[in-house]
Amino acid sequence: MDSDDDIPIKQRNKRVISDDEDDVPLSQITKKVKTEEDESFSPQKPKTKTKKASKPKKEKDGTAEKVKKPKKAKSDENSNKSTTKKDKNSEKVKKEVKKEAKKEDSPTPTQEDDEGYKWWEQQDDLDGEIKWESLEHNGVMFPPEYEPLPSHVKLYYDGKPVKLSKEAEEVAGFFAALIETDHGKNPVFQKNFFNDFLKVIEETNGSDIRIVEFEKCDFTKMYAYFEKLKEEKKNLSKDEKKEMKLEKEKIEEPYKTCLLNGRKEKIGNFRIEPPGLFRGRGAHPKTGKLKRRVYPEDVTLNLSEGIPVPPPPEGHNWGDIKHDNTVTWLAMWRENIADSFKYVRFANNSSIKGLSDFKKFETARQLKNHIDEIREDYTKLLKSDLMQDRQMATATYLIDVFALRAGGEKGDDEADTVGCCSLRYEHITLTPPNKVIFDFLGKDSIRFYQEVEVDKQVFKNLKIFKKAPKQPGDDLFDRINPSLLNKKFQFYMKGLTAKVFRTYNASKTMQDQLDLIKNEGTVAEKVVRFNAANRTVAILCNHQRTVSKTHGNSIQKINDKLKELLWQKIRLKKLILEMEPKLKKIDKKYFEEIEDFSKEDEMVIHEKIIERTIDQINKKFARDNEKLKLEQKPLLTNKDLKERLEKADELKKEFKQELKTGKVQMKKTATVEKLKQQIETIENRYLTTSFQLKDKEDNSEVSLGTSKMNYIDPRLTVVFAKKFDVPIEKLFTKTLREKFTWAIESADENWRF
DNA sequence: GTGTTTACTTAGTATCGGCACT
DNA sequence: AGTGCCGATACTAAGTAAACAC
Repeated sequence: MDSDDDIPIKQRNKRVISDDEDDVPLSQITKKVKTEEDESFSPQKPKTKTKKASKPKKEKDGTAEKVKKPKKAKSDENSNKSTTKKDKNSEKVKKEVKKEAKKEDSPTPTQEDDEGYKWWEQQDDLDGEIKWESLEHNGVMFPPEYEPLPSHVKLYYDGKPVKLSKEAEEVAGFFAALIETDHGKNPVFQKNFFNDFLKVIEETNGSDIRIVEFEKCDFTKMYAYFEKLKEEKKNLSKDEKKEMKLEKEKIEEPYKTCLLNGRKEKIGNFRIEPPGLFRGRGAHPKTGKLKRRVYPEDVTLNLSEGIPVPPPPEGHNWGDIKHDNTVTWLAMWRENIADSFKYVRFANNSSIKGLSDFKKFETARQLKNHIDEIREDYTKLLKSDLMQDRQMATATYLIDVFALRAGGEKGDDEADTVGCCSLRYEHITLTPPNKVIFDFLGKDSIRFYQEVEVDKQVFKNLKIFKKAPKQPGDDLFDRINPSLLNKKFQFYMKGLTAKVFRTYNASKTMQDQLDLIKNEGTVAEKVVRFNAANRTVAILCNHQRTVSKTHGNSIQKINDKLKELLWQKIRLKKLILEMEPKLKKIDKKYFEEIEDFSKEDEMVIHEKIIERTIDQINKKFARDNEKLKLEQKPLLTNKDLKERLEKADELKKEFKQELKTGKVQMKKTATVEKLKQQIETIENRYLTTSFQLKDKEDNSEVSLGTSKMNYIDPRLTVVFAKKFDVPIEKLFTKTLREKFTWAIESADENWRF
């Protein structure tokens, strides 16, 4: 009960005192734990280390699986490619088989079919250190130089126009463009901007008036000018826009691709980030600071040795040239806000990114072979009498069960956000017997709020981690950090880190959800169900989005539409009763709902319809006149308009009558049969619409994209598409299809995560 | 261990562009 | 043909994690 060799921490709460009883066999555990000492948290058999560099494809679900022969590419994407491509496909299949036995050197890729290169069919795993054999590119694209504003557009200070140096003017412009946004209105943003603005003024001797107070700065003229520019741009003719686009493409062309191992591959962010004001997320202390312009001198290029270095922009030099083939970036520079690095990298559909993505999912997939043991272990260790082990076990539980991120430490100059290891006292609320409320800001300052029930022992532990003298501001997990956690994880499985749990649990959840879906209904219905499964995962990972400004509106609109459908239906039913009053008795139920619709509601709808009708007539009138004018024919007169509007008046009368009598005017051609038919159509539309509504509301603050892109093994989606006959285009956008081509072409419908 | 440096993934949002509506 | 909306894409911030320095 006293091994004080345990890490000392400021307080003496290191020993876990079971705050209460039933906790029993601490002593017992103690013994066990003792024997294993520091291995206490690792599996008995360190199976890991063994498998390693041994090249032979031993891991069956890894390499072996991925080589699965290419399915005859189904997506239209591929089908519209020339036949030559197909031939190559089948060729590759053959090659494959041979290779399976033992790799044979790949005959250097035939150039022009770069696009068709299928790394996932190759054996020569670019495993490990070396990321490329050869790398050629044309450098990076810089943002255009700053163009001073026309002389009549100025910043005003204390009511007077200010003459600014072009550097200072640029910075003022950055802010001016944002004055109507949340950033522009954020005091921290304003303050940081203003400080940097003053600095630039000082450095460039940039103002003819002494600028002291932010409040006296008037950016509205600049803002208005930018708005005007936007407007003008929008109003350009189609051809002009096209022209500009073409021009832009031409300039970008050389920077969009590179040669990787002799094959053409796309580059992702080939553009150097332009200067601007740093837009930090959440309460970021540095938000609004000036992000300075990057010059070639700041940029390091990375490419093969012995090839020509792309020429730097006129009058400049590259900062440095590297030939490091253990990294995947093509260019790099240092940014001035957090003094961190920025990289130019390959695009998502590149072989390098694809391979790494594939590996990520394979690692996550392997976790299924270890998860039981891991869970057993941490369940036991929740009761360890070593504080550190308890914390390890508890953290692992949270990461596994609630998909928390690792939670590395953060500085004062960053937004105050947390993950598992950095959770603090105030982030959880405990309510016996085992309820926990998590409430904290996670990555991107997205709120994580969950009321959950946890394992009894976890509850106890959290209580202990909060015990006095701990108080708000103190770390819950004061004996551990992500690095420690990850080191432990390595014992179970090579490559296992905290984030792998998120990937694993996300994909596992998706598979389980998909397994529940029955193969029935229309394609649209299946897609909706797929999205529902997707949503489960997104919720697990806490992927949120801010509800769009127009969301409330569009919900309202759909609701109105629903109401109107309902009204139409009831109206038709009334009509039926007009024709066959005795039906009311015979099919009571069918006509019951007629009573449900209140007069008030009816009136509202009547008004809306009339309004809409008038509106339509007016618009049509205007359009017709427009046309006549063009054709130089006599215009329609107000009298014509009045005539047309009579229709609306008639409608008005009709509705009024209806409202009064509760009866609907009969149409001559109607028959009960026809009406019933119409009612059914309306009912169907009602159903679909309300389905859409629900989907929309469910999705309003959940972001499905992030999990689809990063967490759900794409092969699950491919399997679903194949098994359920849903075109993959309905599930993956074009870019996702490109990113996940490896999955689309390698997973057959029996594939399991 | 702790702290720093580097490199890579994950994340929400601003903006673009195409399509369904008038 | 114009417009408004919405999904897709571009952008870059914000994480994780490994390697290295002390």
